[in-house]
Amino acid sequence: MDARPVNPSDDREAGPATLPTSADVARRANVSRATVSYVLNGVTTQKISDKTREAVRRAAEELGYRPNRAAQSLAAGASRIAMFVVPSVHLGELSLVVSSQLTARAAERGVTLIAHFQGPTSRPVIDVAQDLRPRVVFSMFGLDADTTDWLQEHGIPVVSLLPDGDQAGPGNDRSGWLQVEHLVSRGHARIAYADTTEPGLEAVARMRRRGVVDACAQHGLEEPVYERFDLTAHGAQEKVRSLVGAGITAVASYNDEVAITVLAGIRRAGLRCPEDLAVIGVDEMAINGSMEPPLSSIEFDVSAIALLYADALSDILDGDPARPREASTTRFLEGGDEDVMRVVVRESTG
Amino acid sequence: MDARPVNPSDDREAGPATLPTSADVARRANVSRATVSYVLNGVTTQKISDKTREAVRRAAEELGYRPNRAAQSLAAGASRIAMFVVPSVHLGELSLVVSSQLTARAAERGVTLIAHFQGPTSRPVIDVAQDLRPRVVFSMFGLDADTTDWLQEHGIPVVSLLPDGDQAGPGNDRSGWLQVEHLVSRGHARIAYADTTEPGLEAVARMRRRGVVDACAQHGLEEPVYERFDLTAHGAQEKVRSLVGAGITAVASYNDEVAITVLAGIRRAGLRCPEDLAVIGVDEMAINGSMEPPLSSIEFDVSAIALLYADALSDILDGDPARPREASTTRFLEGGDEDVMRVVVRESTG
DNA sequence: CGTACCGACTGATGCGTGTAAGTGACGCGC
DNA sequence: GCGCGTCACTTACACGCATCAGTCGGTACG
Repeated sequence: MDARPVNPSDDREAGPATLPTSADVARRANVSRATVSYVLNGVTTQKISDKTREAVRRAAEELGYRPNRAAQSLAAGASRIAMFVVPSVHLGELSLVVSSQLTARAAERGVTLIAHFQGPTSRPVIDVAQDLRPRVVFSMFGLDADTTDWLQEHGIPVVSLLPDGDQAGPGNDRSGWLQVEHLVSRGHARIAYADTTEPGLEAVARMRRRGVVDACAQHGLEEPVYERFDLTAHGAQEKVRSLVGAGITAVASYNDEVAITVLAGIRRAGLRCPEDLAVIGVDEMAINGSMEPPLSSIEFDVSAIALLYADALSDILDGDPARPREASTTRFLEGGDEDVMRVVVRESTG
Repeated sequence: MDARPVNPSDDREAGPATLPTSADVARRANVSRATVSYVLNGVTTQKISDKTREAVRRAAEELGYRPNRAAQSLAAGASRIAMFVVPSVHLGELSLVVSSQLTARAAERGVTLIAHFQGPTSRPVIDVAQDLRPRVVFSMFGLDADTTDWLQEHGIPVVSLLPDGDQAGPGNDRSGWLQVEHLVSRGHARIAYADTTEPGLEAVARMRRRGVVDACAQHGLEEPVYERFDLTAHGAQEKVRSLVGAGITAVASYNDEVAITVLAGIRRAGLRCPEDLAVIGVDEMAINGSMEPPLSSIEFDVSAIALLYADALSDILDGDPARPREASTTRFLEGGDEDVMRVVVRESTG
């Protein structure tokens, strides 16, 4: 019996339960600790008889053994933690569902996914990464350059759904494209882009706007008029009036919140939607159907997006550890762009 | 020089940077590793001269040394991780801001706060806790009984903002009380409660409803009529008509989303708000001012709530480690109930 | 002058795990 | 009968840190 310090208090008032270690499992199965480790990690370079294998598994099961991740990390020189950086943005349930599903998928691979909220009052990602030494960092949009550089230097791969607004490429947010395509299909030719005024969203906003601008160019329309709406609806009706006065017939909005603000502006200006001005948002909030008029939007297929992340995780875990350089570049999730988001049509776009 | 395996590739293509250890710091400062540890952890039981102290700090600084948390956890027998369980609920920015601020505050105390999203597709809290062995678990609402028990058994304290709906007590969500008090002050006497149909919110919903029911009883009103609205607004106008037909003059809603659905029902029933039916929500979403009519709500003071959590964290970290039993009970954050939320009055309640 | 004490450190050990290297038993060919 | 190769394990070490138990030089005390 080893001399682990034991709570001297009597049994009725048992202290915090001491968790079993692999040594406990080994004792119970009458094997060495190494054997336990080999069996439980499914090491193939080591022959273990089926009896022993079974005995170890049973002992572990009976004891409710869970490896101490800290010790594993220390021994392996790499943690089994993945980090999901959640933007300080209202993204509907997107972050939540993606994170939940990815957490489950990661757990199957023995990786614990933890979420970290980004925001002005929060902790820098680098700081957290230095503590946790995650195996991989997931983000929705690109991380800033300093963070990316640091992670790359330390061989930590980054997986982003989308690059930030400054980077071109096929991975760009297609929401703007879909908005414009839908509006064009409804006969609109003079389109405005309604941006948010909220700080911290610059990268996303730039990217979505870019999609709208590019799509307009593609369809031979003139560059969309740019306007910003703050969510208090302050001045919204004047802005709407001036857009309509300028001949604009449809507005593509940064997101549903902005679109709702535009709707309020239209009503208060005494105008009609969609007759005088059509509006479409992004995010497909649950309440869109309750708007006046009901709001068209772009919906994300959150499960599909979660799967993209999960596949990237598998790639990285299975990846050749001998080429960490290659793996440590940011990778963006493309593939099936069309499938990842779709237009939800309601009265606000006729 | 020790024989740590070194990347044999040449310098131009440096592999992942090897992070400095306390041994590196010790060498650089010409002291032992023990001294480094004492200095950097501010151990008071050990006398260290100011010169040495300074030398160690400088060496650590110059090397950019960060302790390996895994090793720390292993050696200390306790992790420096705290876990924040985020409900799978739209809570506005509440979770986000609280988590961000608490993360920062925890970091000051050397604790890394990680967020974990709860949800049907997610990983059980117990599972994650077994991996991370957090020092403390924060949640918004009470965790389920199994989880609470497991955490308690393992000496992990739980801090909740609010107990779940089944528990009475002063910590209960005051949002319902504030809604009713406001409606009563506007002359309403026949009140209905509009609940959500979304699964997973039962505990919160029960609690908020309870507040409304209790407040009505307190004010001598009859028990509020109970109705559920799903966010598709399906059947909302019929439900609204029947409420008005039954003499109801005001609706307290589970949250703003439900309230917005009720507003849509009122408009589509050809009725007026607030003349025929007043409505108030909870959460104070940014777009409330853009509703038709603008929606009254209950606003949370997120910073104040974040502070409550932070204080609880300090208590626990400073707490007497000799009485872990005591600390491992769930604690609820009360205190300054009035300050934590307030009514935002708009046209929907006159 | 012996020893008790104190300041300022250092050495050694253990935390729980992964894994390279070693060990004994057994079978096989010659 | 002996070397040799498997098989099925076990032993031993390393990971980076905290921390207890020394160590050593200097001073105070009797």
